[in-house]
Amino acid sequence: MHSALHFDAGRTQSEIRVRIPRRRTLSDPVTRRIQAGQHLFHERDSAHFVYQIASGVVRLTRLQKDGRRQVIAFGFPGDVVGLPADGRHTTECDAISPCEVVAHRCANLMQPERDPDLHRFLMQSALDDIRFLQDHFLMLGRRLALEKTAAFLELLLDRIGEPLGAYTLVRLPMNRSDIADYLGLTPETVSRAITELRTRKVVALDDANTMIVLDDDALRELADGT
Amino acid sequence: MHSALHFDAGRTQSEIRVRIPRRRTLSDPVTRRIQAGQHLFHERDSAHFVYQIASGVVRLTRLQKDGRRQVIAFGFPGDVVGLPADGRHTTECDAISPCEVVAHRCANLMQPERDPDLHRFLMQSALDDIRFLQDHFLMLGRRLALEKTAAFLELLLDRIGEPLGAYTLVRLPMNRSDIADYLGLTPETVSRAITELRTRKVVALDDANTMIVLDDDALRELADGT
DNA sequence: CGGGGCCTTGATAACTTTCAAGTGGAGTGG
DNA sequence: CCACTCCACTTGAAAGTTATCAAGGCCCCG
Repeated sequence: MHSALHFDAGRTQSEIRVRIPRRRTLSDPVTRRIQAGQHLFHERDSAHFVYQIASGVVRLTRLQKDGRRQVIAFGFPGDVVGLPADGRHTTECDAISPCEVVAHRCANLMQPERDPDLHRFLMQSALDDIRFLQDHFLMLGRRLALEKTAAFLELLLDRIGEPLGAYTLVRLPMNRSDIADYLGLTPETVSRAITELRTRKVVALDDANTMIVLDDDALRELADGT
Repeated sequence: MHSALHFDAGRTQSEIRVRIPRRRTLSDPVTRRIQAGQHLFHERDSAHFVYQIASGVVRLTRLQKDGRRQVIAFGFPGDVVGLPADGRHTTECDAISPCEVVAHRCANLMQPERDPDLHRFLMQSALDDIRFLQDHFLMLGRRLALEKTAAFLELLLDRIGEPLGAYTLVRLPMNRSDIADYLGLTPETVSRAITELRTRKVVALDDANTMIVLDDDALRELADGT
Protein backbone atom coordinates (compact mmCIF):
# COMPACT_ATOMS: atom_id res chain seq x y z
CA MET A 1 0.00 0.00 0.00
CA HIS A 2 1.10 3.53 -0.66
CA SER A 3 1.75 6.15 1.97
CA ALA A 4 -0.58 9.06 2.56
CA LEU A 5 1.81 11.76 1.50
CA HIS A 6 4.49 12.25 -1.09
CA PHE A 7 6.95 15.06 -1.36
CA ASP A 8 10.44 16.05 -2.24
CA ALA A 9 12.16 18.22 0.29
CA GLY A 10 14.91 19.01 -2.13
CA ARG A 11 17.78 18.36 0.20
CA THR A 12 18.96 15.53 2.37
CA GLN A 13 19.60 15.48 6.04
CA SER A 14 23.34 15.31 5.55
CA GLU A 15 23.12 18.77 4.09
CA ILE A 16 22.07 20.26 7.37
CA ARG A 17 25.24 21.81 8.66
CA VAL A 18 26.33 24.30 11.20
CA ARG A 19 28.98 26.89 10.88
CA ILE A 20 31.92 25.99 13.04
CA PRO A 21 33.33 29.05 14.79
CA ARG A 22 36.75 29.87 13.39
CA ARG A 23 39.35 30.09 16.07
CA ARG A 24 43.02 30.97 15.87
CA THR A 25 44.64 28.78 18.46
CA LEU A 26 47.65 26.68 19.21
CA SER A 27 45.65 23.57 18.46
CA ASP A 28 43.42 24.16 15.48
CA PRO A 29 40.37 21.95 15.13
CA VAL A 30 40.43 19.09 12.65
CA THR A 31 37.46 17.93 10.63
CA ARG A 32 36.73 14.22 10.47
CA ARG A 33 34.23 12.22 8.46
CA ILE A 34 32.66 9.06 9.83
CA GLN A 35 30.13 6.61 8.48
CA ALA A 36 26.92 5.49 10.11
CA GLY A 37 27.70 2.81 12.66
CA GLN A 38 31.26 3.92 13.33
CA HIS A 39 32.35 4.77 16.83
CA LEU A 40 33.77 8.12 17.82
CA PHE A 41 34.77 6.87 21.27
CA HIS A 42 33.89 4.33 23.91
CA GLU A 43 32.95 4.61 27.54
CA ARG A 44 36.06 4.94 29.74
CA ASP A 45 38.30 5.76 26.81
CA SER A 46 41.00 8.19 27.74
CA ALA A 47 39.66 11.45 26.31
CA HIS A 48 41.85 13.28 23.83
CA PHE A 49 39.22 15.16 21.88
CA VAL A 50 35.76 16.54 22.17
CA TYR A 51 33.75 16.57 18.96
CA GLN A 52 31.43 19.18 17.61
CA ILE A 53 28.90 17.77 15.19
CA ALA A 54 28.95 19.64 11.88
CA SER A 55 26.51 17.37 10.05
CA GLY A 56 24.80 14.07 10.77
CA VAL A 57 23.68 12.64 14.11
CA VAL A 58 25.52 10.65 16.75
CA ARG A 59 24.17 8.54 19.59
CA LEU A 60 25.49 8.66 23.15
CA THR A 61 24.78 5.54 25.18
CA ARG A 62 25.64 3.86 28.43
CA LEU A 63 25.69 0.10 28.77
CA GLN A 64 24.16 -1.45 31.87
CA LYS A 65 25.36 -4.45 33.76
CA ASP A 66 22.30 -6.44 32.77
CA GLY A 67 22.98 -5.82 29.09
CA ARG A 68 20.37 -3.15 28.61
CA ARG A 69 21.30 0.10 27.00
CA GLN A 70 20.35 3.62 27.93
CA VAL A 71 20.50 6.28 25.25
CA ILE A 72 21.80 9.35 27.10
CA ALA A 73 21.47 11.79 24.24
CA PHE A 74 21.60 12.32 20.51
CA GLY A 75 24.21 14.67 19.15
CA PHE A 76 22.77 16.96 16.47
CA PRO A 77 24.58 19.51 14.33
CA GLY A 78 26.04 22.15 16.62
CA ASP A 79 26.24 19.90 19.66
CA VAL A 80 29.49 19.10 21.36
CA VAL A 81 29.94 15.53 22.54
CA GLY A 82 32.62 13.72 24.46
CA LEU A 83 33.18 16.03 27.40
CA PRO A 84 35.10 13.80 29.82
CA ALA A 85 35.09 13.36 33.57
CA ASP A 86 38.39 12.53 35.21
CA GLY A 87 39.98 12.48 31.78
CA ARG A 88 37.78 9.70 30.43
CA HIS A 89 34.72 9.57 28.23
CA THR A 90 31.58 8.74 30.15
CA THR A 91 29.54 7.20 27.32
CA GLU A 92 29.73 5.26 24.11
CA CYS A 93 29.38 7.40 21.01
CA ASP A 94 28.59 6.19 17.52
CA ALA A 95 27.19 7.73 14.38
CA ILE A 96 23.64 6.86 13.34
CA SER A 97 24.00 8.74 10.08
CA PRO A 98 27.07 9.82 8.13
CA CYS A 99 28.74 12.59 10.08
CA GLU A 100 31.23 15.36 9.79
CA VAL A 101 32.67 16.25 13.15
CA VAL A 102 35.24 18.78 14.27
CA ALA A 103 37.68 17.45 16.83
CA HIS A 104 38.99 19.83 19.47
CA ARG A 105 41.84 18.85 21.75
CA CYS A 106 40.65 18.68 25.33
CA ALA A 107 43.96 17.83 27.00
CA ASN A 108 44.04 21.34 28.38
CA LEU A 109 40.53 21.39 29.79
CA MET A 110 42.13 22.15 33.09
CA GLN A 111 44.60 24.70 31.72
CA PRO A 112 42.55 27.75 30.85
CA GLU A 113 45.69 29.92 30.57
CA ARG A 114 47.05 28.03 27.60
CA ASP A 115 44.12 28.56 25.32
CA PRO A 116 41.44 30.85 26.72
CA ASP A 117 39.37 30.71 23.54
CA LEU A 118 39.24 26.94 23.57
CA HIS A 119 38.45 26.95 27.25
CA ARG A 120 35.64 29.42 26.80
CA PHE A 121 34.27 27.26 24.02
CA LEU A 122 34.44 24.11 26.13
CA MET A 123 32.82 25.81 29.10
CA GLN A 124 29.99 27.04 26.94
CA SER A 125 29.54 23.53 25.58
CA ALA A 126 29.49 22.00 29.03
CA LEU A 127 26.89 24.45 30.31
CA ASP A 128 24.71 23.87 27.25
CA ASP A 129 25.07 20.15 27.72
CA ILE A 130 23.87 20.40 31.31
CA ARG A 131 20.79 22.22 30.20
CA PHE A 132 20.05 19.68 27.48
CA LEU A 133 20.40 16.84 29.92
CA GLN A 134 18.03 18.58 32.29
CA ASP A 135 15.54 19.01 29.47
CA HIS A 136 15.79 15.30 28.85
CA PHE A 137 14.64 14.63 32.42
CA LEU A 138 11.41 16.45 31.81
CA MET A 139 10.79 14.09 28.93
CA LEU A 140 11.44 10.99 30.98
CA GLY A 141 9.35 12.42 33.80
CA ARG A 142 6.23 12.62 31.65
CA ARG A 143 3.70 10.01 32.71
CA LEU A 144 2.33 8.60 29.50
CA ALA A 145 4.14 7.05 26.57
CA LEU A 146 2.20 9.32 24.23
CA GLU A 147 3.42 12.41 26.09
CA LYS A 148 7.00 11.21 26.14
CA THR A 149 6.93 10.44 22.46
CA ALA A 150 5.33 13.78 21.63
CA ALA A 151 7.99 15.56 23.69
CA PHE A 152 10.70 13.71 21.84
CA LEU A 153 9.24 14.56 18.46
CA GLU A 154 8.93 18.17 19.55
CA LEU A 155 12.65 18.11 20.27
CA LEU A 156 13.39 16.70 16.83
CA LEU A 157 11.06 19.24 15.27
CA ASP A 158 13.02 22.08 16.84
CA ARG A 159 16.44 20.61 16.19
CA ILE A 160 16.25 19.09 12.73
CA GLY A 161 12.89 20.07 11.32
CA GLU A 162 12.90 21.26 7.71
CA PRO A 163 10.18 23.55 6.35
CA LEU A 164 7.89 21.81 3.89
CA GLY A 165 5.21 24.21 2.78
CA ALA A 166 2.86 24.78 5.69
CA TYR A 167 4.23 21.75 7.52
CA THR A 168 7.55 20.61 8.85
CA LEU A 169 9.50 17.61 7.70
CA VAL A 170 11.39 15.61 10.28
CA ARG A 171 13.71 12.88 9.08
CA LEU A 172 14.20 10.46 11.95
CA PRO A 173 17.81 9.35 11.89
CA MET A 174 17.26 6.84 14.69
CA ASN A 175 15.14 3.70 14.76
CA ARG A 176 12.32 2.84 17.17
CA SER A 177 14.64 1.02 19.54
CA ASP A 178 16.85 4.07 19.89
CA ILE A 179 13.85 6.23 20.68
CA ALA A 180 12.62 3.62 23.14
CA ASP A 181 15.97 3.45 24.92
CA TYR A 182 16.04 7.23 25.06
CA LEU A 183 12.57 7.49 26.60
CA GLY A 184 12.61 4.45 28.82
CA LEU A 185 10.00 2.58 26.78
CA THR A 186 9.88 -0.46 24.51
CA PRO A 187 10.00 -0.21 20.70
CA GLU A 188 6.45 -1.56 20.52
CA THR A 189 5.15 1.18 22.78
CA VAL A 190 6.92 3.86 20.77
CA SER A 191 5.41 2.42 17.62
CA ARG A 192 1.93 2.49 19.13
CA ALA A 193 2.40 6.07 20.30
CA ILE A 194 3.40 7.16 16.81
CA THR A 195 0.44 5.31 15.35
CA GLU A 196 -1.80 7.18 17.78
CA LEU A 197 -0.30 10.51 16.69
CA ARG A 198 -0.97 9.50 13.12
CA THR A 199 -4.56 8.56 13.93
CA ARG A 200 -5.05 11.96 15.53
CA LYS A 201 -3.64 13.64 12.41
CA VAL A 202 -0.87 15.28 14.42
CA VAL A 203 1.75 13.75 12.17
CA ALA A 204 1.92 11.78 8.95
CA LEU A 205 4.51 9.25 7.91
CA ASP A 206 5.82 8.86 4.41
CA ASP A 207 7.90 5.97 5.55
CA ALA A 208 8.83 4.84 9.03
CA ASN A 209 11.67 7.34 9.27
CA THR A 210 10.20 10.26 7.39
CA MET A 211 7.66 12.22 9.36
CA ILE A 212 5.63 15.28 8.53
CA VAL A 213 4.38 17.28 11.46
CA LEU A 214 0.90 18.39 10.52
CA ASP A 215 -0.18 20.04 13.74
CA ASP A 216 2.60 21.76 15.58
CA ASP A 217 0.41 23.09 18.38
CA ALA A 218 -1.27 19.77 19.05
CA LEU A 219 2.13 18.11 19.28
CA ARG A 220 3.38 20.65 21.80
CA GLU A 221 0.22 20.42 23.86
CA LEU A 222 0.54 16.67 24.07
CA ALA A 223 4.19 17.04 25.02
CA ASP A 224 3.28 19.45 27.80
CA GLY A 225 0.56 17.17 29.08
CA THR A 226 -2.14 19.77 28.60
CA MET B 1 4.24 -0.20 67.83
CA HIS B 2 7.99 0.09 68.18
CA SER B 3 10.47 -0.02 65.34
CA ALA B 4 12.69 -2.97 64.71
CA LEU B 5 15.97 -1.27 65.45
CA HIS B 6 17.30 1.37 67.78
CA PHE B 7 20.61 3.12 67.68
CA ASP B 8 22.48 6.29 68.25
CA ALA B 9 24.77 7.31 65.46
CA GLY B 10 26.46 9.90 67.62
CA ARG B 11 26.36 12.67 65.05
CA THR B 12 23.79 14.43 62.98
CA GLN B 13 23.60 14.87 59.28
CA SER B 14 24.44 18.54 59.52
CA GLU B 15 27.84 17.49 60.76
CA ILE B 16 28.71 15.89 57.45
CA ARG B 17 30.86 18.51 55.80
CA VAL B 18 33.32 18.79 53.03
CA ARG B 19 36.50 20.76 53.01
CA ILE B 20 36.20 23.68 50.66
CA PRO B 21 39.35 24.14 48.62
CA ARG B 22 41.12 27.31 49.66
CA ARG B 23 41.77 29.60 46.75
CA ARG B 24 43.54 32.93 46.58
CA THR B 25 41.57 34.87 44.04
CA LEU B 26 40.22 38.27 43.21
CA SER B 27 36.79 37.17 44.31
CA ASP B 28 37.06 35.03 47.40
CA PRO B 29 34.20 32.65 48.14
CA VAL B 30 31.66 33.59 50.78
CA THR B 31 29.96 31.15 53.11
CA ARG B 32 26.22 31.41 53.56
CA ARG B 33 23.83 29.60 55.88
CA ILE B 34 20.28 28.82 54.85
CA GLN B 35 17.39 27.08 56.55
CA ALA B 36 15.39 24.16 55.25
CA GLY B 37 12.79 25.42 52.82
CA GLN B 38 14.68 28.55 51.82
CA HIS B 39 15.51 29.17 48.19
CA LEU B 40 19.02 29.61 46.86
CA PHE B 41 17.78 30.68 43.44
CA HIS B 42 14.90 30.31 41.03
CA GLU B 43 14.66 29.11 37.47
CA ARG B 44 15.56 31.88 35.02
CA ASP B 45 17.14 34.03 37.71
CA SER B 46 20.09 35.95 36.41
CA ALA B 47 23.01 33.91 37.74
CA HIS B 48 25.53 35.73 39.91
CA PHE B 49 26.85 32.83 41.95
CA VAL B 50 27.29 29.12 41.85
CA TYR B 51 27.08 27.37 45.21
CA GLN B 52 29.14 24.57 46.58
CA ILE B 53 27.34 22.65 49.29
CA ALA B 54 29.42 22.44 52.45
CA SER B 55 26.77 20.77 54.61
CA GLY B 56 23.11 19.90 54.25
CA VAL B 57 21.18 18.97 51.12
CA VAL B 58 19.49 21.08 48.45
CA ARG B 59 16.90 20.13 45.87
CA LEU B 60 17.06 21.15 42.22
CA THR B 61 13.71 21.14 40.45
CA ARG B 62 12.03 22.19 37.25
CA LEU B 63 8.41 23.18 37.15
CA GLN B 64 6.28 21.90 34.28
CA LYS B 65 3.52 23.70 32.51
CA ASP B 66 0.91 21.29 33.85
CA GLY B 67 1.97 22.03 37.42
CA ARG B 68 3.95 18.86 37.92
CA ARG B 69 7.46 19.04 39.25
CA GLN B 70 10.54 17.17 38.19
CA VAL B 71 13.36 16.80 40.69
CA ILE B 72 16.48 17.15 38.56
CA ALA B 73 19.00 16.40 41.27
CA PHE B 74 19.84 16.63 44.93
CA GLY B 75 22.87 18.64 45.92
CA PHE B 76 24.93 16.85 48.56
CA PRO B 77 28.02 18.10 50.39
CA GLY B 78 30.75 18.68 47.84
CA ASP B 79 28.38 19.24 44.94
CA VAL B 80 28.28 22.48 43.01
CA VAL B 81 24.86 23.74 42.02
CA GLY B 82 23.61 26.66 40.02
CA LEU B 83 25.75 26.44 36.89
CA PRO B 84 23.89 28.69 34.45
CA ALA B 85 23.15 28.56 30.76
CA ASP B 86 23.01 31.88 28.92
CA GLY B 87 23.64 33.63 32.20
CA ARG B 88 20.54 32.27 33.89
CA HIS B 89 19.83 29.50 36.34
CA THR B 90 18.09 26.56 34.75
CA THR B 91 16.33 25.15 37.82
CA GLU B 92 14.77 26.04 41.12
CA CYS B 93 16.99 25.36 44.10
CA ASP B 94 15.89 25.13 47.71
CA ALA B 95 17.29 23.59 50.85
CA ILE B 96 15.64 20.47 52.23
CA SER B 97 17.82 20.53 55.34
CA PRO B 98 19.78 23.35 56.96
CA CYS B 99 22.71 24.11 54.71
CA GLU B 100 26.03 25.84 54.62
CA VAL B 101 26.96 26.81 51.10
CA VAL B 102 29.96 28.56 49.61
CA ALA B 103 29.08 31.10 46.95
CA HIS B 104 31.51 31.59 44.07
CA ARG B 105 31.07 34.42 41.63
CA CYS B 106 30.31 33.13 38.17
CA ALA B 107 30.17 36.43 36.33
CA ASN B 108 33.46 35.55 34.71
CA LEU B 109 32.54 32.05 33.58
CA MET B 110 33.41 33.19 30.10
CA GLN B 111 36.59 35.03 31.11
CA PRO B 112 39.10 32.32 31.95
CA GLU B 113 41.98 34.81 31.87
CA ARG B 114 40.74 36.81 34.83
CA ASP B 115 40.73 33.97 37.30
CA PRO B 116 42.14 30.71 35.97
CA ASP B 117 41.76 28.95 39.30
CA LEU B 118 38.09 29.78 39.53
CA HIS B 119 37.60 28.79 35.92
CA ARG B 120 39.32 25.47 36.44
CA PHE B 121 37.14 24.88 39.45
CA LEU B 122 33.96 25.70 37.56
CA MET B 123 34.96 23.51 34.63
CA GLN B 124 35.64 20.60 36.91
CA SER B 125 32.23 21.15 38.53
CA ALA B 126 30.46 21.26 35.20
CA LEU B 127 32.07 18.05 33.98
CA ASP B 128 31.24 16.28 37.24
CA ASP B 129 27.70 17.54 36.97
CA ILE B 130 27.35 16.09 33.49
CA ARG B 131 28.44 12.72 34.73
CA PHE B 132 26.03 12.82 37.66
CA LEU B 133 23.16 13.72 35.38
CA GLN B 134 24.07 10.82 33.10
CA ASP B 135 24.10 8.50 36.09
CA HIS B 136 20.63 9.73 36.92
CA PHE B 137 19.41 8.56 33.52
CA LEU B 138 20.41 5.02 34.27
CA MET B 139 18.20 5.21 37.33
CA LEU B 140 15.20 6.49 35.42
CA GLY B 141 15.82 3.93 32.71
CA ARG B 142 15.41 1.01 35.08
CA ARG B 143 12.18 -0.84 34.37
CA LEU B 144 10.75 -1.60 37.79
CA ALA B 145 9.95 0.73 40.65
CA LEU B 146 11.84 -1.58 43.00
CA GLU B 147 14.97 -1.30 40.86
CA LYS B 148 14.69 2.46 40.59
CA THR B 149 14.23 2.83 44.30
CA ALA B 150 17.12 0.49 45.07
CA ALA B 151 19.33 2.46 42.69
CA PHE B 152 18.37 5.67 44.42
CA LEU B 153 19.09 4.27 47.85
CA GLU B 154 22.42 2.97 46.58
CA LEU B 155 23.22 6.54 45.56
CA LEU B 156 22.33 7.84 49.01
CA LEU B 157 24.32 5.04 50.59
CA ASP B 158 27.42 6.12 48.69
CA ARG B 159 26.90 9.84 49.15
CA ILE B 160 25.65 10.28 52.70
CA GLY B 161 25.88 6.85 54.34
CA GLU B 162 27.30 6.81 57.86
CA PRO B 163 28.95 3.69 59.29
CA LEU B 164 26.91 2.07 62.02
CA GLY B 165 28.62 -1.05 63.22
CA ALA B 166 28.38 -3.66 60.49
CA TYR B 167 25.64 -1.69 58.73
CA THR B 168 25.28 1.72 57.19
CA LEU B 169 22.96 4.44 58.37
CA VAL B 170 21.27 6.61 55.76
CA ARG B 171 19.31 9.62 56.93
CA LEU B 172 16.88 10.52 54.19
CA PRO B 173 16.72 14.29 54.01
CA MET B 174 13.92 14.22 51.43
CA ASN B 175 10.37 12.95 51.69
CA ARG B 176 8.66 10.30 49.57
CA SER B 177 7.27 12.85 47.15
CA ASP B 178 10.75 14.17 46.45
CA ILE B 179 12.02 10.69 45.77
CA ALA B 180 9.00 10.00 43.58
CA ASP B 181 9.53 13.17 41.56
CA TYR B 182 13.19 12.27 41.17
CA LEU B 183 12.45 8.76 39.92
CA GLY B 184 9.34 9.44 37.90
CA LEU B 185 7.04 7.51 40.23
CA THR B 186 4.26 8.28 42.67
CA PRO B 187 4.86 8.59 46.43
CA GLU B 188 2.70 5.51 47.00
CA THR B 189 4.83 3.42 44.68
CA VAL B 190 8.02 4.58 46.38
CA SER B 191 6.50 3.68 49.72
CA ARG B 192 5.60 0.21 48.49
CA ALA B 193 9.08 -0.31 47.09
CA ILE B 194 10.64 0.61 50.41
CA THR B 195 8.23 -1.70 52.20
CA GLU B 196 9.30 -4.48 49.87
CA LEU B 197 12.97 -3.80 50.63
CA ARG B 198 12.11 -3.96 54.31
CA THR B 199 10.26 -7.24 53.86
CA ARG B 200 13.29 -8.69 52.10
CA LYS B 201 15.50 -7.53 54.99
CA VAL B 202 17.61 -5.41 52.67
CA VAL B 203 16.98 -2.34 54.78
CA ALA B 204 15.35 -1.49 58.10
CA LEU B 205 13.64 1.74 59.05
CA ASP B 206 13.84 3.31 62.47
CA ASP B 207 11.48 5.97 61.31
CA ALA B 208 10.35 6.93 57.84
CA ASN B 209 13.44 9.06 57.23
CA THR B 210 16.05 7.01 59.06
CA MET B 211 17.15 3.94 57.18
CA ILE B 212 19.67 1.25 57.99
CA VAL B 213 21.07 -0.65 55.05
CA LEU B 214 21.36 -4.24 56.22
CA ASP B 215 22.42 -5.91 53.00
CA ASP B 216 24.63 -3.76 50.84
CA ASP B 217 25.15 -6.40 48.16
CA ALA B 218 21.47 -7.23 47.82
CA LEU B 219 20.69 -3.54 47.41
CA ARG B 220 23.27 -3.15 44.65
CA GLU B 221 22.08 -6.28 42.87
CA LEU B 222 18.53 -5.01 42.86
CA ALA B 223 19.72 -1.65 41.59
CA ASP B 224 21.60 -3.34 38.77
CA GLY B 225 18.61 -5.45 37.84
CA THR B 226 20.48 -8.71 38.35
C1' DC C 1 12.81 -15.19 -5.20
C1' DG C 2 14.33 -15.68 -0.49
C1' DG C 3 16.19 -13.90 3.88
C1' DG C 4 16.72 -10.59 7.35
C1' DG C 5 15.78 -6.48 9.73
C1' DC C 6 12.61 -3.17 11.21
C1' DC C 7 8.11 -1.77 12.01
C1' DT C 8 3.35 -2.58 13.18
C1' DT C 9 -0.43 -4.83 15.42
C1' DG C 10 -2.86 -7.98 18.64
C1' DA C 11 -3.68 -10.41 23.11
C1' DT C 12 -2.37 -11.23 27.61
C1' DA C 13 0.24 -10.57 31.78
C1' DA C 14 2.59 -7.57 34.80
C1' DC C 15 3.10 -3.37 36.77
C1' DT C 16 1.92 1.35 38.27
C1' DT C 17 -1.34 4.86 39.16
C1' DT C 18 -5.33 6.39 41.23
C1' DC C 19 -8.55 6.83 44.80
C1' DA C 20 -9.56 5.90 49.39
C1' DA C 21 -8.86 4.76 54.09
C1' DG C 22 -6.11 4.01 58.06
C1' DT C 23 -1.79 4.71 61.02
C1' DG C 24 1.48 7.22 63.71
C1' DG C 25 4.29 11.04 65.17
C1' DA C 26 4.95 16.04 65.97
C1' DG C 27 3.11 20.16 67.34
C1' DT C 28 -0.73 22.91 69.57
C1' DG C 29 -3.95 24.33 72.79
C1' DG C 30 -6.96 23.29 76.51
C1' DC D 1 -0.72 15.97 80.70
C1' DC D 2 -3.98 14.83 77.41
C1' DA D 3 -6.87 15.52 73.41
C1' DC D 4 -6.79 17.17 68.92
C1' DT D 5 -5.20 18.32 64.42
C1' DC D 6 -2.18 18.02 60.69
C1' DC D 7 0.82 15.90 57.69
C1' DA D 8 3.54 12.39 55.92
C1' DC D 9 3.62 7.72 55.33
C1' DT D 10 1.53 3.23 54.62
C1' DT D 11 -1.74 0.01 52.86
C1' DG D 12 -5.66 -1.78 50.06
C1' DA D 13 -8.52 -2.36 45.88
C1' DA D 14 -9.68 -1.16 41.29
C1' DA D 15 -8.59 0.99 36.99
C1' DG D 16 -5.34 2.20 33.63
C1' DT D 17 -1.02 1.78 31.17
C1' DT D 18 2.92 -0.60 29.53
C1' DA D 19 5.73 -4.83 28.79
C1' DT D 20 5.90 -9.14 26.87
C1' DC D 21 5.19 -12.60 23.57
C1' DA D 22 3.72 -13.67 19.10
C1' DA D 23 2.57 -12.99 14.35
C1' DG D 24 2.34 -10.57 10.04
C1' DG D 25 3.78 -6.90 6.66
C1' DC D 26 7.08 -4.21 4.21
C1' DC D 27 11.38 -3.03 2.19
C1' DC D 28 16.03 -3.63 0.96
C1' DC D 29 19.43 -6.48 -0.83
C1' DG D 30 21.80 -10.39 -2.32
